[in-house]
Amino acid sequence: MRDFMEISRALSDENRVRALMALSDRELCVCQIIELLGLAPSTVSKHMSILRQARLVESRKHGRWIYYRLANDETPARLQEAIDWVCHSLSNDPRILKDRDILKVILNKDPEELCKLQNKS
Amino acid sequence: MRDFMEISRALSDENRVRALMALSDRELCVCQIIELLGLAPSTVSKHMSILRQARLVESRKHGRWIYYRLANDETPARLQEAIDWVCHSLSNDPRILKDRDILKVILNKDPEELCKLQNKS
DNA sequence: TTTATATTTCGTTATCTGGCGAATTATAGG
DNA sequence: CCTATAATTCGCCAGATAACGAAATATAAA
Repeated sequence: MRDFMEISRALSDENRVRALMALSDRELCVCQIIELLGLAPSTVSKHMSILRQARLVESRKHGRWIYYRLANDETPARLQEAIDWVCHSLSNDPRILKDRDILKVILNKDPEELCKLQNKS
Repeated sequence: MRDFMEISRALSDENRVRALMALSDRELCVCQIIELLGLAPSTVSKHMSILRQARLVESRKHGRWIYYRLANDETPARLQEAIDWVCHSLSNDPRILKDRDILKVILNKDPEELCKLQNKS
């Protein structure tokens, strides 16, 4: 029950769901997720840690950057079922489609420049 | 997105999930759900209205009693997928199994007696 | 070693949520 | 009608949560 509630609570926030959907195609650096959601770095960090705690996403460190990706195929069936439900429900959602467009722009930018701008403000 | 968030928020509370799972085999009167969860009638009523708003459950009125049941088979595929995820994840959960036992006892009681007791306290 | 910087952790604040009891609504039965 | 009662709605309070900025951490580069 605890595991289940951790997942459902993680999915009960729109910004976390948007972050999760953004990861469905590729891994993303934290600064790219920050840019997408338009939230403070500390806020996004908290959101990602909640998603990681629920095991919906995994992270890897590369230098100063941390990349997040969807939980891989070795995850329990229940978890995969949850991820599938989210993806099936929202793959054609207007907000998610818009996020995809925004992501295209973000992915064309230099990650280092993104981070610097975020640090300033 | 709004529909999805309504569902995921509805599933983010343990008592609502327990109520939902209790309905997986049969419809239940509100007073029986109150008895199972051990919460105030007003609290349970609110929980059930949140589940109904998310279309996870439906209700029918019979005299003074209101019966809740799981959303039927005509529901959208996404909704059914959510319900399946919940059921698959929790069908063997200790808390849910215990609820099943408690339900057996509750179902043997006279619903009218249940309600009267709940009104007194 | 010192500085720059990407991310997280911490502390605070405003808002949301779950809980209850009281009041309200709607129906059954006298 | 009038009363009893099953359920909901309302108003309130305590605790949870999401947001931020500042401080801390960790790594790269100078």
